Amino acid sequence: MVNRSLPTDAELAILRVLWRRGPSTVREVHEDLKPVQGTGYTTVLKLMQIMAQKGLVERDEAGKSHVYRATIPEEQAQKGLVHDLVEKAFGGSASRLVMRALSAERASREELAEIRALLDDIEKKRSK
Amino acid sequence: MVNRSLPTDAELAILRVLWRRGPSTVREVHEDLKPVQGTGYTTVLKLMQIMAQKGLVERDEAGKSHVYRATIPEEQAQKGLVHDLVEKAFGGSASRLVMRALSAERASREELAEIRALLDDIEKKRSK
DNA sequence: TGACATCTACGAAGAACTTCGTACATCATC
DNA sequence: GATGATGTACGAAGTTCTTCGTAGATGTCA
Repeated sequence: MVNRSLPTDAELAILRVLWRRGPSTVREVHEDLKPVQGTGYTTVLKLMQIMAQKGLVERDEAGKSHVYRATIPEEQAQKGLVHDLVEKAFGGSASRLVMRALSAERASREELAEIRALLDDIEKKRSK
Repeated sequence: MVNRSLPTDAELAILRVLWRRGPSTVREVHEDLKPVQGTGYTTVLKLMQIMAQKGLVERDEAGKSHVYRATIPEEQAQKGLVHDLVEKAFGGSASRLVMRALSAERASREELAEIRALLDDIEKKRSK
């Protein structure tokens, strides 16, 4: 069964650190987040404990400092968040979200080319 | 100044009704939402009152039943929501969101063609 | 060993969101 | 003008999310 519940904002910020750094201690996550979030150490600790309960992260309790790792890959979480937004704000149409994103946010020439390549890929697969 | 605060989920559901129907009474919105949301009449009323306070909707109090209309266009709200998600989950890269959406959600051949046309458009404007 | 640093556990508070019950106003109509 | 239908106003409760303070365990090292 797929994890249906989406991470909250604060949880997502922590997950992003874990995805980038790999398995990390609370201190490491806090050090990473502090400059931007300005949030306290025990706040991060508490959040990560809750995330462990929810199954968003797993922890290794071997050492003195527990080491946490994300249980879902970044890709899967992004998929869930995108799907949620598509349903809530775009009436289920992913293409409308894509068009809104493309016309509202800046993308470099290289990124546009990458998107084109992906479109090619999708259509090629579909025509097989 | 742009309205920086994003609508909540319940607010967004109401806004979607107003965008689709145009200016509407609480009863009309409730009738529209009831089959799906199953929420009570006074709940919708309260939400719409709060939304009026926040400036998400405006109301005409002329008749017995007040008539509400969305103050921001659908496009602008979608833009804000997409931007928010891009920042929170895609490190600010809209193209990554686009690619994730394209590879995770189904799009018809026509939709893909539409997206291609939009890409053409963007690149044409940029090369001018 | 004692003092200090570092860590986890946990309760609790505050904010935002959602929900609904109740009270009261207004209007039609019999 | 009494009654029932329909409306708004508003307080309050339940939930979730976020935050932090405090307590207590454990490790370090002079």
